[in-house]
Amino acid sequence: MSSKSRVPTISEIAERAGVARSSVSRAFTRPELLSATTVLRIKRVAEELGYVPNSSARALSTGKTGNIAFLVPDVANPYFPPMIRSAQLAAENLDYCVFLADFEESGLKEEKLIERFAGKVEGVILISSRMPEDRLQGLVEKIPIVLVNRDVPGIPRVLIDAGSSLKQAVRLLANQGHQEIAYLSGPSVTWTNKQRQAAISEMTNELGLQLVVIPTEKPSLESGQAVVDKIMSSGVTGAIAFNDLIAHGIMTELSSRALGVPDSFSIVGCDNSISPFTNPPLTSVSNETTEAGKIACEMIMGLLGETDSKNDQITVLKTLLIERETIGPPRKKIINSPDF
Amino acid sequence: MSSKSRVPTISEIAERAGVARSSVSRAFTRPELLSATTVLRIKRVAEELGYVPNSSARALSTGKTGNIAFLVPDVANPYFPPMIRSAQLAAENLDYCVFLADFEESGLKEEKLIERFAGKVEGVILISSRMPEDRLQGLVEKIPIVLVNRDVPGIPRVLIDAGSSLKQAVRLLANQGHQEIAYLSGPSVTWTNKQRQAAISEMTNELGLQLVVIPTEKPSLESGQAVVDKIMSSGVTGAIAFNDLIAHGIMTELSSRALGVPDSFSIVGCDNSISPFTNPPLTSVSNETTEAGKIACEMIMGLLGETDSKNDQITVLKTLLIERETIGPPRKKIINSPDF
DNA sequence: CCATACCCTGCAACCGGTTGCATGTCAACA
DNA sequence: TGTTGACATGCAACCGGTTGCAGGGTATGG
Repeated sequence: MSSKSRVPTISEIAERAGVARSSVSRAFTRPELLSATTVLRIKRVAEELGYVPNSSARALSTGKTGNIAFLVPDVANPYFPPMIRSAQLAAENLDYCVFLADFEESGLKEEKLIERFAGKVEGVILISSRMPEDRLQGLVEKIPIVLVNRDVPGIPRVLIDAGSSLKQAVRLLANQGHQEIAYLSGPSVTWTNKQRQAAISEMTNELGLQLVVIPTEKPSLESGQAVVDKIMSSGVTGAIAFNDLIAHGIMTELSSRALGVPDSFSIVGCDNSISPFTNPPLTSVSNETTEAGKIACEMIMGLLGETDSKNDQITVLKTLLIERETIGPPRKKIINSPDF
Repeated sequence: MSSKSRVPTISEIAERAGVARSSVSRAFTRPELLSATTVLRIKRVAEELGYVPNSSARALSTGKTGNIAFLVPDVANPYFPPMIRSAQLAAENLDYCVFLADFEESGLKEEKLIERFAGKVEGVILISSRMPEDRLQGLVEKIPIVLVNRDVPGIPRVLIDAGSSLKQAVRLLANQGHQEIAYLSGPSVTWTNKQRQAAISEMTNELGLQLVVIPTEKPSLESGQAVVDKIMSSGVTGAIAFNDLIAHGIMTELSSRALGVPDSFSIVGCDNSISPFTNPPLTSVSNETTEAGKIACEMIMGLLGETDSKNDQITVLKTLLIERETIGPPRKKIINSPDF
């Protein structure tokens, strides 16, 4: 004896209302085809019996599931939740439901997930995709796709361009007198990292600063703490980190070595995820992830209306450098760099 | 001309392989019913044609969608993402897909969302549900439900019990000499808040401390900043906040008034969400949200196997007080309280 | 008063799988 | 050699909607 009360089907509604099944269907999907009184009668009966259309059946005959999928590299990374939230809200307003999946920074897993979702969704939003470009190109033939923070020609995408803000950060450091700075890089395969590094590099060149690129294991707090030794031995007096997590890891480690920020070292984060919480508050790049999620969702919805998703829409979102309290003038070098 | 290549159906596979449609179906769902060679032949053809079973059709005839829904009050609240992540991973291992939705702290919206998901999922996990108890009781008749941080008899649930850790925090404050402390309460309707407040209240009574309960607007940074005046005028020398966000808001505001923590004021957070990032590091209560998500997911899966979901499973997760650097001895009162 | 058109509704096929039952084949056993 | 049963496969109904087409009814115009 199942405790789940069975839901009625159109057949039962039809019988009770004395109409054909098709009329019941139309009462819900195309009421303008029926007389007002019939619609009313059907709806009343449906209400009475607690009718809810079966979405699998509807999906089967129409081919529309009313779902989309949202794939992120790491749900727990504070960069993503606001984006997830806004996309989900936007989808919901259009009566779409959204699947969420975490591909754990792995392109392979990402691909597997897409496959699994294939029949269940009408479109997929990929955040910071790790998949090789050719696979993406192949995929887009099969299902509508929108990319966020990944730049593949021919696939609609929204990019958050932290470049100008990071250049501004470099300038700020230069103005304070820094001559040698470091970039703590993020996941090397990502568009985001490449783009950030390129912008910083361009500006240090322009201003004649020395740039040291120091890779990190992961864009996490721990990885930030782990690279402090390398930073110190590199002789730089300031650094820009791929994200806030790394930046804060560095601050923490520095602090445990009795080195204050910005007195002993200047540091800039990115993403403005935890920077409002740190002490001192971290200078960081604020990006409109919320907006990005919303736009990505709107893009995919646009795609669903068209017959051909292969278009080349591209939206670039600007960022803002939020100056807080982690930039100051350079301290004399903390240890002697080899060449002095 | 749609660019989406049509996927083949069992009929096409059947024809190409020279078997009946049912055999194709069985080759994928119950291969032990067919001869090994037939299975092989069918699978080969399927592979060749790029066959993928249509999940709507399958769901329609079996009644199983292979989906569950995960509803949270606020995706962007750092408390939830780890839980979302672990639940999603657990579901995925069992070949389930998970819908995520944000009910924006509203019981009404929560109910609407459940309705929308009704036909699309086999079960629902509700985090910190705001729905009235009787509605939940009604709902559980229709669809398997698991609650997290909500205690409704008859509905399977996992509870994170911060009580003992908070009591320990009160004791710590008492040991340091605090006589009057505040509790900055969270959303009043939630089980979590009631439970936390009750535990603190019990312990202050036991130790003979004075407890002032100060409500906050929302469990956010801003709300924490906003209540500092009230805290100061209440005359307490320390406080426990509903969550880390509130606690950190207070620290920030205190800091902007040149009042240091813990020198001028002692404070304890809860949830261990951003407490590792703050400076000084916030003493907080760590709870196994990751574990909770996983368990909730396992519970719902258990339910799906049974005919009757109305059982009374309950899992209580312990917490841990993480002592960091925001508790110290009381300072003499910062302003005179009225009764001195 | 008849022809035409429009509006409303029903019929039946279809979407793509799943599954109970029937049938056919072949080997084992008496 | 006839009987029995296990095994492999096919047939056809079914899941619950959607939709093209046809037909009946009524209003409109000539």
